[in-house]
Parts: sequence; structure tokens; C-alpha cells
Amino acid sequence: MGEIREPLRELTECGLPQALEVMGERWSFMILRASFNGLHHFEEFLSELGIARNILSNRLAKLVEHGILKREPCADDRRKIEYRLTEKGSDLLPAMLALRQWGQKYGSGAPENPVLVDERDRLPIGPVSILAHDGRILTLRDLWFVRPDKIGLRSDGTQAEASAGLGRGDVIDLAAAKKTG
Amino acid sequence: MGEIREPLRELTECGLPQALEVMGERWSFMILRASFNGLHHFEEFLSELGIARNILSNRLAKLVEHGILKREPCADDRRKIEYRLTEKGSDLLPAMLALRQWGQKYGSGAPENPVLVDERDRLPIGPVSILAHDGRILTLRDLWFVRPDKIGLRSDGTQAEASAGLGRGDVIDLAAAKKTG
DNA sequence: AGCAACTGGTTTTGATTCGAAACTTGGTTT
DNA sequence: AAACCAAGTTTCGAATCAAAACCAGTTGCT
Repeated sequence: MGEIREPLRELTECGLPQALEVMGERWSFMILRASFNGLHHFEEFLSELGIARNILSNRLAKLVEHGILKREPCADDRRKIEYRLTEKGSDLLPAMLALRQWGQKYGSGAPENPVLVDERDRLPIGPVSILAHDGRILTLRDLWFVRPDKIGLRSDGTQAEASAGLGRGDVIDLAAAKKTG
Repeated sequence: MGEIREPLRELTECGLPQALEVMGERWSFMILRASFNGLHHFEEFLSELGIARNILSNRLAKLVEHGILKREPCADDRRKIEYRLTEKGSDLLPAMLALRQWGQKYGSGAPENPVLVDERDRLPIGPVSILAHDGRILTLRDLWFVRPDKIGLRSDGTQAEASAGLGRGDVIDLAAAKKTG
């Protein structure tokens, strides 16, 4: 027993829901971006983002609770609280940049104001990319969803096309989504 | 006049708000993931995601409206509607994967069920990465936010540390956020 | 010491959104 | 025709969001 329930939900086992639990809420990413931009204090976030006080308070508490920001009293002015990115928070940079780049690509062609550059040559960074284990850049066409127990399996090619029905097949043809673009 | 208002809001000019306008809503990313996983129909999303019907209807309409999915009647069964990723929608793959990987890294160590592999060797993909224009992988320490008119400027090094105050400086020290992790 | 101003909240009160369940409309199966 | 199915829409109560007022330590000023 227990096999019958949640039939398609097998597909759901990935980190996305957990990521969205925190970052899926309305202002979380904007606060994160402000944090990357060097803002640390409540009133700074408030005036930068134009968010309501109570919501900001709530979001900051949640981000702290989830270990994305850390909250510590300011040494020199004990009214102030410093909110700073933790390592866990900083690790959201690729996700934030990928979103930002996507928004930039498809949004109103307004030029982004603080441009991210490589400190080495001060040239704008390239696109956030999906890399293979050996560093090759992968596109949608290069990818497959496979069941964990099938990793590394050499396929004889025939199952490549037999992937329409989810939940039973070993492999899901991601390229199918691309063909229709 | 016009210089005084929106003092810090200069920082806000990037694609993130536009990306969040669509993808920031509660179920958008989960629907997108289901779409990448090969689901195309209303009832499929419904049973896969466990979302309310009216919300799903609303989200799908918004995703279509924003050109992330396209909605077309099914040829063989005219009751059915096919929702398919557009190119614009497919371009969200790096953002979705970055989020997923982050959630995976910090979530409950549950193994992800459909693992993304490189079709070439069937090995799991690497982390979504920020690349320099020449393909080097960049980390937080390698990055600077600079004003658009300062791109490519060779700095004499002294301004590297003088970056605490936003809005006036030419450059924002992203590494400052890292030091505290 | 006394008082205004500042920082980071909390409370209160409406507006919006979410969610479950029932209902509708057109298409298909038998 | 009757039953059924896919994709919605409607209705209504619950949760969330937002604007504004209020509150409590801290600080600066005199």
C-alpha cells in the first residue's frame, strides 16, 4: 500500500518546490537583489523597493528564518539591524541572474543600470548557462530527464522516441518541447 | 529637477521586476516545470500540481498572455487544448534549473527523481553557472556592478574598496557580501 | 535631563488573491 | 439519446497584501 496514491507526483521530486517555498513569495527576489546590491538596513530596503512596512518585516523574518539572510544588531548604532547575505543566500546568485537576464532579453529593451561585469576585464558577463560535467554548454536539445537508476545507461536509441507517456518511460524527451518553438 | 526623487531607485533598472511580473506568481514556476516535463493539458497540470482549477486557469492564461506558453486546440480531440512552451518559455530553463539546484542543495536531502543528464554521456549535468564573455566560470568574488557608462574602464584599484555608499559610486563591491558569509 | 527625530518594527483595517466545490459549455463515446 | 469528459467559470469563505497609524528603544541636541 502507498503505491497507488500520488500517481504523477513522482515527477515532483526535485528541489524546485523547496526553493519556491521561500523565494516564491512576492518580494523575496527583489529583497535578495537589493541585498546583492549592498543594502543592509530595513529603511534602505523600504525606500528602495517601495514595499509596505509590514510585508518587508515579514519577508525579512522569513528570509532570516530560512538562512538566506542573517540578522545582527549594528555595533555602532544599536537602533540599526544589519541584514546580510549568508552563503546560502549568495548561492542564489545564478538563479537571480538567470531570471534577470531572461527579463532583460524579453522585457522592454530598457538598458539595465548597474551592469554586471567580470572584474578581470570589466566586460559584461555572458549568459547564465547549463554546463555538462565536463564544462560544455548545454541547451534544451542536449538534455534528458531520466530516472535516477538509469543514470549513465547507454541507450540503444529506440527508447529515445518512446517517451510521450510520463511515469512509465525511463526517459522524458525534453527536445519535444523544443521542436514546437 | 528630477534628480532628487527616486534616489536609490536607479539601482532598480534591471530585468528582474519584469521577469517576476509573470514568474513571480505563486504557481508559475511549477507549471513551467510540468511543461518542461512534457505535460500539455489542463487536467494533467491539475492532477500533477494539486492546484485549484480556477487558479490554474488564471495562471495558464497569464503564461499564454506573456508568451511563455502557447495555447492551441488539439487536432484529434477538439475538447482538448494543448499548452506548449514557446521559445521564450524554454529560455527560462536556466532560471528554473538554477532554482531547482539551489533547492536541492539546501533542501531535505531527498534524491531528485527525474535527474537531468547530458544526452551525450547520460551523466548528470553540472551546476548552472555564471560565465564570463570568454567562457570562464565566475563566482561572486569575480563580479562587479558598474554603471553602464563605465563598462571596460580600467580602474586604478583604489576605488575597489570605496564602494559602501550606493547611488554615487561608480562601482558596487559585490565581494563585500561574500566576506560575511 | 528633556525632547525631537530616527530605526525597526507591530496593529488595524480594507482590498486583493487563493482555494474548494459546484456549475457550465462544448465535444466525444456508446 | 445518455453518459462522460476536457476545460473552463462562478461563488463564497479563508488567507495574504497593502496603507496607514501606532509603538518602543536609541540617538542627537540643547
